[in-house]
Amino acid sequence: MLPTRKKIVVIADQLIRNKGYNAFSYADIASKLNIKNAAIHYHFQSKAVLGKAVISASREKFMKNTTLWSRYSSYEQVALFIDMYSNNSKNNCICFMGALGSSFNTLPEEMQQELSDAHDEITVWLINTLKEGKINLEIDFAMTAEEMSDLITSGMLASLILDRVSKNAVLENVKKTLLTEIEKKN
Amino acid sequence: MLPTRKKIVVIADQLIRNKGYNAFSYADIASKLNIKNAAIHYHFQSKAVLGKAVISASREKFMKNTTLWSRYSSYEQVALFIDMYSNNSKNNCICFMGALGSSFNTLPEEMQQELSDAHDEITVWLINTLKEGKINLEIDFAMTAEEMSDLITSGMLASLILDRVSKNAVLENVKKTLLTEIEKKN
DNA sequence: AAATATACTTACTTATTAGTAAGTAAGTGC
DNA sequence: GCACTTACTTACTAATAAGTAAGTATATTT
Repeated sequence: MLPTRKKIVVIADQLIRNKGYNAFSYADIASKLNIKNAAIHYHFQSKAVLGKAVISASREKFMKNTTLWSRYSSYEQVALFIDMYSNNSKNNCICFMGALGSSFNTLPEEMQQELSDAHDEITVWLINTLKEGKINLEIDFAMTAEEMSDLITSGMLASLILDRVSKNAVLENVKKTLLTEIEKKN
Repeated sequence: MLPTRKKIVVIADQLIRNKGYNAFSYADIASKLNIKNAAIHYHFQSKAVLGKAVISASREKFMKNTTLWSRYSSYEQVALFIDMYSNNSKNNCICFMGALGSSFNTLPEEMQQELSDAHDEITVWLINTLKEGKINLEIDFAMTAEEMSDLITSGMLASLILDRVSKNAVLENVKKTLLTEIEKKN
């Protein structure tokens, strides 16, 4: 049983990734938790503060994950990273970067900054993991690690979106392709 | 000088791709055109009808483009397709598929259908162009045409989004990588 | 037992939203 | 010159948004 404050963040996160930041309201959260609108304002002064907390929670979860993954091979770490995206689609959600990034221009400044920081964090980790994998001969790819990182994050972000639009298995196709791209070819 | 009806579609299109469907209002359009709110309702019964018209206009533009491109080589056609995405970033816009797909669950049903149809249209064209290119030996890639198509559309959709979030040149990286992926290797 | 903090509810405000009904002014057809 | 259409405006409604001020019940501290 989570404290209300954390429950609010969890539900806001699901709403953002399901409907988008500009399509959910305090009323959506309140009704799901059987509390009143104003109770959310007790925990979060404004929607911007709540939005920032949602991004922060995602960052913390990502950092915990990467720590847990560190005992695996570089290839497996990247595969787990890709699986993290796939898991979103089970809850009919896209990733927070796609949900918030697509509305970037409408976000309050504090959320924009937190989102950019989150992107940096993810990118730094992925580039380092790819570089390490290449050095350890666990991974191979025919481009720079920066380019491979952008290809992976872009591919996964968008295929979650397109999987809702299309009847085709875009997510599966992209996932398979990206894993093949980093596989060792002998 | 466009008729008002077309001006409304053009401005709605820019607003959708800049702010998202749920973040723009009739007031935004009205103020830019120096007309009243209700004048938009004269041309479009509802926001859903306007939204659908915006997608239809994009579909028509795409079909016109592909017709114009047909005299070029397959490789050049795909390169022009990729450039079409890049051009969006000049107006601080993302592509309509990214802007609307990320809010897919909140869209009225008629818009969802039109968006899915648009995705089919784009995908069919791109798969065929890739297949033709492979047969004509103008293009080469190490996966199925369906997979390459999904990789290209996903990569371009997301890198437009991430270019706003990140200080890195995600769009340039992905664009370069994708073009390299379809280049003939000898 | 009194004071204080925590976690809310009740009741409200102000702003904005899509949408509508009725009216108008300028043209077009006959 | 009269009917009708086109392209609006004026003035409005009902719903929903985020946010606030004041009050309340329960637990904790002193």
